[in-house]
Amino acid sequence: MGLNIKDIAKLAGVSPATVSRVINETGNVAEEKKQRVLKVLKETGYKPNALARGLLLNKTNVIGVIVPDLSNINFAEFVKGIENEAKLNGLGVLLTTSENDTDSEISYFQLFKEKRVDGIIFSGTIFTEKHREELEKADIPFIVFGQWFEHYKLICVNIDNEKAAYEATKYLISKGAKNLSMIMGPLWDRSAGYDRYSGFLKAVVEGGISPKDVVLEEGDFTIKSGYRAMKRILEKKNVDGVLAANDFMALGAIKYLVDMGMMIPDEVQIMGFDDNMISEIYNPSLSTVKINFYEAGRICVKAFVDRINNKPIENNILLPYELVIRGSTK
Amino acid sequence: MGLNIKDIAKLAGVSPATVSRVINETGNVAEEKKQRVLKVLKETGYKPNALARGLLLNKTNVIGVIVPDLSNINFAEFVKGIENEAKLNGLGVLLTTSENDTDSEISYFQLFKEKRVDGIIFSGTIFTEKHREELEKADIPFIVFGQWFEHYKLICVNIDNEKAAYEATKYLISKGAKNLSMIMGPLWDRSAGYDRYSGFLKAVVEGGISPKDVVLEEGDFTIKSGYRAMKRILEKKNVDGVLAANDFMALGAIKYLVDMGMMIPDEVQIMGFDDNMISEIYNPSLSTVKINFYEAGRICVKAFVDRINNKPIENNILLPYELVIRGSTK
DNA sequence: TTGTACGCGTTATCAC
DNA sequence: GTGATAACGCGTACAA
Repeated sequence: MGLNIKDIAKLAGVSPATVSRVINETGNVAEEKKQRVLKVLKETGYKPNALARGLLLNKTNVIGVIVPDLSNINFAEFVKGIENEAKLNGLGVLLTTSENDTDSEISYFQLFKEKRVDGIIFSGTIFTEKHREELEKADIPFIVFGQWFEHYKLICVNIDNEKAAYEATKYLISKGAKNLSMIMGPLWDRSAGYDRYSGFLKAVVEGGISPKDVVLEEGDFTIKSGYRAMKRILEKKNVDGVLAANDFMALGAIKYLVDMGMMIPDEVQIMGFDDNMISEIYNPSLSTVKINFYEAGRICVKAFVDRINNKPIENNILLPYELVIRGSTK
Repeated sequence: MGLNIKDIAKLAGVSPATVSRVINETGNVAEEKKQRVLKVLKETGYKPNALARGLLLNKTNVIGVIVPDLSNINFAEFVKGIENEAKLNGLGVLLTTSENDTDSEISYFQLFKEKRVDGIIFSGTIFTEKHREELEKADIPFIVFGQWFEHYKLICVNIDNEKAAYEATKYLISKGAKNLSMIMGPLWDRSAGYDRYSGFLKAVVEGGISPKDVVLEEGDFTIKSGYRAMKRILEKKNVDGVLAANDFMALGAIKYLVDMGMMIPDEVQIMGFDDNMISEIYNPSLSTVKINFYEAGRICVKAFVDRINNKPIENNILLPYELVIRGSTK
């Protein structure tokens, strides 16, 4: 094992340079020699050493990816989108998962730097000053998914969360919901926390409802926290419309409502965010704001490819979304 | 940007060799010089170029992973397990998805060879002669998950599918099921197809039931195919016990039974394979054979690590499983 | 059109 | 304990 370009050259009776030219289709090579080389290439199954090539060209054709957790189907879809688009562009994917732990994320930046990846796609709930510093030092094209962050060399890919939450809330109101409540995410999470809350409030005010009359409870994006938040809400007020900052919390809320014997959507309408596989098949099925994570992954890779090809590119890329109406709303 | 070991050496007033010794903690270095180097290392945020290192040492600390599809939560969990265990061992994960397409899989072997990964973890439904050839050529430690394949240099990690199906069927019989049927996978899939079918049949015979009296239908592991298979089964006979070769087909079957107004588990008991997240929360919840995919991923990496450390290691590694009894059986 | 020689950044080896 | 040097495999400038 372990043939190198010199071995191939010897076998084909040419110089290593010629073999290289044949492989990379650069420069002219006499047809006859070319065929000889191609024959040897096929027979030996020779593959150039990407390490040596990367060392020389300062380019690895690999992108580093950081996601919080693959157990979450959304991120799994996201990675799938990245992987498929990467394949189309001849890129490899070096995958890491962070559990949203900042220290892990930073250590992955280091790893990616060592491995000399050509770019990094980052998805996490928070982007700190520490992240920014590392990014500054690393000098690697950097794509952030799911957060907005102002930085001249950062590309952000995200949906307009405020607008989406606004529209979802509007929908609830249009279907007769009068006593509204929201199960929010933590507000330090600007996109899924603050922006969605902000859009909710905007629609509330526009609907002629006083912000004092809405019930707000906070969860941590898990099913359990949604269940408990719904409990706290009902203890305060008999609401008839609930917006949850993600589907898991919405599903937890539904479970509590069902446990309490409430009718959905007749007594309470509920709407989530993201569109999980579970949301579709749950009983009742969940109305939600659908974000296409698969497409998001592809768009991130495309943005990266455009970037390294010096194509003009927006620093903030807006992702499409859509309201999906199912059984949990009228 | 782009400091190299020589730059560090100059800044610290030592030779590159000494810097290398400090970084890798190999050989003795005078304490004073060591501190000087560490200081510069910290200040500059220097990270050694893994390409150069890999080129020299012929070792990349990266494992290549091939899975069919990340949309399937099982494989997402599997990859998560791989990733977490890889992290513990200082390994990177180069991830690819194949959609079970043999040509894709082969092309990933090539990719991994170019990238000089230290090992490959492969999960796919089929392992052909073509795979074997490539494997033979590549000479890279190779772990196969979910299939048995006899080859002296192959490590296989899998559950005993026949035994598991046997036990699941026994359970159905013990709970009073008399008219049994199975929604099988394709039989060319030896593990999830043939072996599970074989275990089912063994339990049937042992239960004193004639194989002629059981109804067999085949699906392709999707929810839809399970739905349709259940329809065909009921058209043939009023069964009261169903084993499906995976959870998705079992869920499809349940959906059909519910649509037909059948009572589960009173009229029909049903059991699946794998244990999806959905199986737990579906209504009724699904009894199933639980395979811990996360743990399976970790075990694959451990097997790889043991292998390259020349520890004695089984070529066939048996994974644990357990019967999880929920609402779809008595 | 083709071949020789150098350099990418690192570590192991060998002198000192 | 330390530094100079060779070598890993490749692409390319330059010479032929």
